[in-house]
Amino acid sequence: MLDINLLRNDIAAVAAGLAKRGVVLDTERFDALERERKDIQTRTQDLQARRNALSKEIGAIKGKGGDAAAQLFEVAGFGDELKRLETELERVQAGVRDFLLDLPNLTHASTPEGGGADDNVEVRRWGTPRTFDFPVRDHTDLGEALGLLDFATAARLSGSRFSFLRGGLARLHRALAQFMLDTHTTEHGYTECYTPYIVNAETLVGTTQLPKFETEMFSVKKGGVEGEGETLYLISTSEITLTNTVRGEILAAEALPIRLTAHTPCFRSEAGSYGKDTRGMIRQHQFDKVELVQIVHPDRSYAALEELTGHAETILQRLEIPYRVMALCTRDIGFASAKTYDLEAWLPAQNTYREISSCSNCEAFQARRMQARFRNAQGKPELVHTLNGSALAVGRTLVAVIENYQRADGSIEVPRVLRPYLGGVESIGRPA
RNA sequence: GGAGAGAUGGCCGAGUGGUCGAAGGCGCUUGACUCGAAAUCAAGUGUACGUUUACGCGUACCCAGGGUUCGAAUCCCUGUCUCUCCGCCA
Repeated sequence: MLDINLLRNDIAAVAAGLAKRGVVLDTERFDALERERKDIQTRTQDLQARRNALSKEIGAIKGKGGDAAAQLFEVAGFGDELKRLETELERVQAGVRDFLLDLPNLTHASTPEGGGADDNVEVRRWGTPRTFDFPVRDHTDLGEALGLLDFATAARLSGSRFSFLRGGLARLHRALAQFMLDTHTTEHGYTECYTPYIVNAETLVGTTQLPKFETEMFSVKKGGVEGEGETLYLISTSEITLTNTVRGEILAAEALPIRLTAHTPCFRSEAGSYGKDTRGMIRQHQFDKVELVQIVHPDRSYAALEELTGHAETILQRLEIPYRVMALCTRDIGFASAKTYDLEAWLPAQNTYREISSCSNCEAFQARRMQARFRNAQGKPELVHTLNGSALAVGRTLVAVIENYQRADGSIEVPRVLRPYLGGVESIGRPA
């Protein structure tokens, strides 16, 4: 959520900032909402003040055994009007809030301007794609030939966009997640967390999945509950649960930075993406991800973004998978983010780099929705900055490993850093 | 799933219809005392919003949401969470 004072004081600047995203700010509507809010709020508060004063008088008079008929008469005179105004005020304040909840974050000055994914800027590249002396196969071919990746079974169980892993690939998948977690906790200073996978609506408002992106979410209801129970949602990323740990908190300055990581499944309905990446494990309704979240002092958030991105890069480097770092442009960047780096891993079968991680600085955008603050040097509550990044998406990392480490015979070499997690196994072939 | 007890400021805890944003204590901040520290004494110490050049003033908030009332931390209803006992369960 943007700072409402920014819109009040310099709405032209906000409009210009949002225009870089291709978002048109309805300044007239905002002004109208604010005028109405201000008018109703002052009138309501004046009447409340009068009522409170009269009630105090009534109390004092009755305490002495006097007659407060005059005061009671005056209160009765505007009681209905006050009730009406209070209801109106609630409505118009909700209107202002809804308006704000609908606006994306302003992008940082260093975020490149652009009209779409083609305008994302490559920041750096690591590694050299391997050359193959045999025809390259994609992970679907390789995995199904090994009998370890089974989309048919997944479809029977659940439908399209799910996968079923067996044997060596299931184990490799687990090894990847563990390797990532171990690296972040022992080398990068993150605290490992185990979090709920099902959350309430308020939590999703904090990290901006609601109200605007409900169609991306899977929702559930408790069984055995008569009538309409509260709707709960499956997390689409553990950014949700990790970041919301500080919702409503006023943290001590010394508590910052907070660095959290978790390995969780993520559930996305991906509405609107029909037809994209229908083959393979790239785009699934359910996938695992190791997430990094940092809650930091506002002065430190851009330094933290570089560090966090580096933490994600470390994983790809240790796995020896070539990748590039992209600075997302203003039209491609996420709703809550001011600046985002995507990590794209090399996929030989697609002969291109594909997104495997997204690292964002949301500045105070999520913190304002969550009312997550710390005590600054003046002792006053101030909004924290929040960052998050995948490090990495486990399913896509598995895809990258399968494709980059494939051999002519269809077996998969196990990356060196993962071998300890697989009991020293050096390759995954067709089970005997 | 059954029975009961709770939820008040950073923490403990008082408050069952009126001058209560909330006693008292602890903690914290500042000042006094001291060479310094401790102890002691004094003052201060929530958040959001509105309004104001400013000092300030006003409104809301005592788990959440409704209700009763001129007036609710206090009474009523619903929900959430916590604790105790029983049952069930991975």
